[in-house]
Order: sequence, then structure tokens, then C-alpha cells
Amino acid sequence: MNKQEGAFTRFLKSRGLRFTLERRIILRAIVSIAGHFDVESLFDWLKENNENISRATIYRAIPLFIDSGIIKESLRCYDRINYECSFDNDHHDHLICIKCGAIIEFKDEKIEELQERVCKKYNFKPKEHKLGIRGFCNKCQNK
Amino acid sequence: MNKQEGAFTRFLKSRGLRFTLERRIILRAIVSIAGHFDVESLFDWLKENNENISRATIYRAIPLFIDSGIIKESLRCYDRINYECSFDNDHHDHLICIKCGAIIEFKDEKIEELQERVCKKYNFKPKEHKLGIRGFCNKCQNK
DNA sequence: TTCTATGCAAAGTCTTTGCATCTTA
DNA sequence: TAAGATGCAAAGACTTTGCATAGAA
Repeated sequence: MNKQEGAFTRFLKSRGLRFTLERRIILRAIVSIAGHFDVESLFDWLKENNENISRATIYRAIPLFIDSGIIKESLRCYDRINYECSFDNDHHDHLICIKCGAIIEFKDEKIEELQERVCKKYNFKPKEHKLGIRGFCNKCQNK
Repeated sequence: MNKQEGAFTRFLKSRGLRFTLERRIILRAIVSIAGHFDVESLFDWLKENNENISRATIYRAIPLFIDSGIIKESLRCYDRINYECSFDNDHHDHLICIKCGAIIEFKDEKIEELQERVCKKYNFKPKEHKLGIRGFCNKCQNK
């Protein structure tokens, strides 16, 4: 059992929930994908791997993965809600290419620091933040 | 005819589209609301003001207001797509209260500058960006 | 054995679209 | 008058939920 599974098991136990086969498969899929995904792409990935888990089960599992800290909601790039693995994954922000959909992750300590300063100024207690910059990536601006 | 209506008229003319009564009413509603809104709240606002314009018309008008620069898509706070007036409105970012839904707008030149630097580093050509910080506002953290 | 989880299908939201009718330019 | 716009209702996309059955602890 790897790190994520251990954490998830503990989380489920603390709530009296069960670590079912489906949840294990979904969790492994998320770890394998190791990037951004939405419900549909996760469903497709599973199907391609001959795991026919229903969308309902995925929709019901997502909040558990979020509450347990395995994944978190990512910046909404287009229309669907996007998630990303947050395990072993520092906070970061995104550059999103409008043309090819590429997502470049970056982290800038200075920006984070300035955000904290803004919060202090408004006596606002931050819980999370999202910064997304949309535009054209290196490749796409030369086409 | 005010500033927004003039701009919108020119935009419509450039595309061979028409400035109908409904579009005028919706535009005035947007200017009156002068803040964040989504399709449903706009629809409700209109109904309260005895303007029974169909949702379909609103949905069809939104892209026109965006393309003409009257409004822009704002940060998605919860589930629905949010818009805000962008006329006479500098770019700004948001503090969003998880509890009461309050939106505090702020602008930090230094953050904007650092974002540009990040883009340069990745040879990314930015078109727009969104920064939203979610947490608890002054009032709500003391409850 | 008990209580949670799953899959299916139905129902809910939000959004888009076809079509007949109306309106703008 | 011609081409676009509107309202309605139907259709679509995404998500949630009720229920009977299956499965974890």
C-alpha cells in the first residue's frame, strides 16, 4: 500500500467509510494520471484500462478525495471542473494556453507573499487561492 | 445615449447586428447592477423590474456583451459562471468570502508586474488572468 | 450481519438550439 | 422587405439522487 492509499484509508476509517475496490481503482487512476483531470477524462481513462466504473461512483468519490487532501479543485480552464493531485504537490499557479490547452505550472514566492499582504490589509483570512493566466504558449504564438 | 450604449451600438453595427429593445434593457440592467452577476441573477433583476425577457435571449446576448468589451467573465465563485462590468473598470482581483459570498476587489500593481515577469520567463504571451483568494471576510471570521 | 457502496436510470440544473413569429434597419 | 432577434419548448451537457442489489468490516 502506497502513501496515498494509506492516507486515504485513514481518512475513510475516521469517517466510518469503506475502502472499496472501486475507490482503490479510482485512486490509482488519479495517481497514474498525475496531472489535471475532470470527471469525464477520468471516466475515459478507466474505461481504456478496462475498469468500467460508473460516473455516479466517480462523482461520489471526488468529494472524498478532496476532503482527504488527495486532490483539489484546480483552476477551471474551460467549462468543466478540473481537479489535480495535491499529494506531494506544493501549491502552484497556472499558465493556460488558449490554443492548445497546455498547462504550465509555476510558483512564485514573491506573489504568494504579496497576496498575504493584501489579505492582511483587508483583514481577510485566506483559505485558498487560484491564479491562472490565459494566453498563448511558446509554441502556439509562433503559428 | 450613454457611453456603453454608444460603444455597443458601434460594435453591433460593425457586425451587422441590431440594437433591439431587449438588448438595450439588458445592457441597462448590467450597468445598473454595476457589479458581479450571473445569468440567473440578471434574469431575476429584470423580472423584478417588470422586464420579462427570456433566459434564451440573455444567454444569446452575453457573448455579444463580452465581445464588445462591456462585460467580462469573472472568477467563478461557486458553481455558476459570473460576469462583471468591465466598462470604466480597471483590471482587479478578488477576495471571496466562503461564508457570506462577499466579494472584495483589489488591485496590486506589484503582483501584476510579477505575473508579467513569470510570463516572460516561460515565453508565454498573456491575454488575461484571474486571481481569486477564497477565505473568510472580516465579519465572518468573528462569528 | 450490518451498514455502506455501487450501478442504473430517473431527475435536476444550467445552457443551447430549432422553429414560428416579430422587429429592426 | 429582408435578415436578424425573440420566446417557447425541446434537447443537450453535466451532475445528483432514489432504489434495489452487492460488498466491506
